[in-house]
Amino acid sequence: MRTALRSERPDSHFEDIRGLHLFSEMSEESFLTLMRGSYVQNFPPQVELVTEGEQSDFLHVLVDGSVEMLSSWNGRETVMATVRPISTFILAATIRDAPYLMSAQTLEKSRIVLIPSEDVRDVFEEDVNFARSIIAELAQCYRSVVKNIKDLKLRTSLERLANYLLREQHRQKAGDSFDLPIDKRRLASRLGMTPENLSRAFKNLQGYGVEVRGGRITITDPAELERFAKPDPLIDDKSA
Amino acid sequence: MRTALRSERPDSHFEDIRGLHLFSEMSEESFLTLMRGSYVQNFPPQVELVTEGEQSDFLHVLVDGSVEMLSSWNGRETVMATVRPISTFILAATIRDAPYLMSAQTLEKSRIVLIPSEDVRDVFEEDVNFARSIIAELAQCYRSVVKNIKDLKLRTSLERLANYLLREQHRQKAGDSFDLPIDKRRLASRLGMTPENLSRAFKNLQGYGVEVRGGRITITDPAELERFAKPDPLIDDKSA
DNA sequence: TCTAAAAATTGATAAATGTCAAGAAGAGGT
DNA sequence: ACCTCTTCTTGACATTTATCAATTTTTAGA
Repeated sequence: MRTALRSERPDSHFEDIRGLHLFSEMSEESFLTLMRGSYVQNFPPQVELVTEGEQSDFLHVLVDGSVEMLSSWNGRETVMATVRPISTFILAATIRDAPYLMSAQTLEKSRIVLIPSEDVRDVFEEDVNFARSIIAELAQCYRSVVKNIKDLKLRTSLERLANYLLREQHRQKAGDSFDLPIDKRRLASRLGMTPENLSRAFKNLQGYGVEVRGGRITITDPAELERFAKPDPLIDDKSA
Repeated sequence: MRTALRSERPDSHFEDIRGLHLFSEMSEESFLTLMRGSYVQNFPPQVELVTEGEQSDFLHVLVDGSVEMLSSWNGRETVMATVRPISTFILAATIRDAPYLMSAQTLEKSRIVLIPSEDVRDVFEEDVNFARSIIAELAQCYRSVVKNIKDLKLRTSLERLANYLLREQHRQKAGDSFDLPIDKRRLASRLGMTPENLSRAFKNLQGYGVEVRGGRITITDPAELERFAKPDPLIDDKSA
């Protein structure tokens, strides 16, 4: 059996990665230092890239595909986030040189750039602009998880779903209709509920102008849905 | 009526603040720049220091007293965290120059050092060591809220309370007995439950070796409590 | 010490959410 | 198209959590 993992020198992805906020402000020299030490791997779906509790050796950059972040405790498991290209994950563990708080698993065939954690730490000592970008990125990540907590603690599961749909519509720049980007089982876990309850929640949202047909969502009455969901930039704006 | 707020030049607190990880590694010059621009204020209890949604003008350092971080949505409110001396709060908003995601309110009479957000941003551009400390601090904060999410999503309220008690015992370096550091109403909100439920949860924990007498907790059977709570460093270790 | 206010507890009940089991719908492979 | 496997849905039921109202306890002033 041939190994499923193929390693190659990064090159064509340089520009994509350079385009990320995290890497766009640093000097060309620092960037090349990082890239020289890094390597690209292609992974099939359903591969565990990172295991909760293990030591952080690489900063991961998802160039193509999709990756799910999971956490578990006492036999229970929950979806913490879904990562889409192009973005990094497990930056905080890399920086603190601490164990991962989440596992990462490919959902689809994915291409990932691995940058040795030590290189990241070395480079930001040298390059103030990179340090500044890391600061901005971490502050953003922090704010994003705080919003997640507010979503969980202040809203019912039905309200979380309603707001998720509005966010997703906005993120996809969709009109009335769009497809759920992940299956409902994972979405349920992401939103902190069971698949059965998600099913029922979708049904309940029919009363607020939402139509569901498989993974296809149609928001027939946006005003009504917003009235119910009461989206709030301090919870739902993923940028600010 | 005399104003309740007294402003003064900071001095005696310099050393305390300098002792924080965030400020201990920077150059003396940078530190003095920050301190020169800052000022100290004393606040009575129950004062709102920071309002959710407003722009971030100052990095706050709590020198004495205690402060509660709150968030609200749609008429509901939840306790996000309690801040104790000596530590900073709202670092991420300061850095992103973004609106606060939480309000902050004094619980007791508190002494707080206010450092203009702009000074913080200016100084970390100049002082790599300070930038590095900010990175470490933000990464730590990020990991801490991720743990909070895991606690919320993976555990029942009874399990959250049990683990909270173990953490608190450890934090206070207490023996079998210790006092709850906040009242039960706030603790309930902090743990994502109602006061009524917290009351019942305490009762339930009697079955696992916990005795409650007012705000005084006695863990009569630590082994039994741990067996039930199943504390996990990836959720409960506030340092790693 | 007494009193008034706030906090905590309790019981009854309701609502939200989870579990289990069964069936329906959908996706992928041949 | 057919089969198989997985996901999704549905109903019945259990558990967890919240709400409401009443009472007790505690706290803080006067």
